[in-house]
Amino acid sequence: MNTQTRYSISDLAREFDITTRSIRFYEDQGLLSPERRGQTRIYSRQDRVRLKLILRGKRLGFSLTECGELFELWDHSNSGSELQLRLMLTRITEKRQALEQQLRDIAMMQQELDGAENRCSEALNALTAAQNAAKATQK
Amino acid sequence: MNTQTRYSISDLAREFDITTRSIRFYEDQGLLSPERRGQTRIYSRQDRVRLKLILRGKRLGFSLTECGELFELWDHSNSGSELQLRLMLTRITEKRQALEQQLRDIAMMQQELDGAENRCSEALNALTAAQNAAKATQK
DNA sequence: AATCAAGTTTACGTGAACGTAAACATCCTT
DNA sequence: AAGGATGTTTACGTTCACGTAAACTTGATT
Repeated sequence: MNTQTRYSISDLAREFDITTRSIRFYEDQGLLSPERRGQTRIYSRQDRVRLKLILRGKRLGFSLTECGELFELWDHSNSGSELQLRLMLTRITEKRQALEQQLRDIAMMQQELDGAENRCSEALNALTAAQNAAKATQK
Repeated sequence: MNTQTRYSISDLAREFDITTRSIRFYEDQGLLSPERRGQTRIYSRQDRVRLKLILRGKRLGFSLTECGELFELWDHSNSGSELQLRLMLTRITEKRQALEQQLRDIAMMQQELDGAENRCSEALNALTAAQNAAKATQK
């Protein structure tokens, strides 16, 4: 079971296949704030989730700053003044629209890949057909 | 109708809301190769499509080098040796898997946004409810 | 006690993707 | 012909996201 509750920096580095340098850098940027036992950083399950979110954001081409904005949305979404909350809702909508644009982009790129794949395997068929023909004549 | 067949560099810059510097930079990186009339660059419809693909790739977090790889897939997908073609098919598969990962990432992030939005509007409801209660007591 | 792995801070280096500025050529208009 | 819009090359500057190296502390192991 996933009963682990605390992680060292190299635990996380290993699990997500990144360097400890990166993890400390994310902390520098204010995206993580693990506990300290003396000098040593100790990461909670929440920290681990944050890290996972950071990496997911990066895979989607978001900058670290944008990831931080998403955390703000997440963290303060049940507090704040009415104006704050309204502002947050519009920002959530913006992010959502960006994601929908990405979905469209992915769909189109998948079509391009389909096209390339088809032409590719057709060319391959043509080649092997030619080879078979050559073999047949050789006999 | 979209009958235009040639574009200046600033035509494209305006249309896609990027600088001419970027367009020339993409050319430096081998992603574009427009005709020349003397010194001046003239972009065809194909060039325009390429540019559109570059920007789409960028929105998906691909580097310019990766965009270039995708163009290779597209351009040479109907020529080359058998080995070349097989290699290309595996690379197409790789790209497709990357896109599928992105789809999963987007789905999860949309869920997070849903959660944030819900908590956000609940907090907002609580606030306005409190305000109404205050008004009522004031009467 | 010694050493060794794992962690730390500090600081400079790096590649990608442009921005910005200078100095110049071309063409069109007035 | 003088100016302005649009284009060009060349080259140095900048931001982001780390990499790399040095010099140090701390805790566990032999």
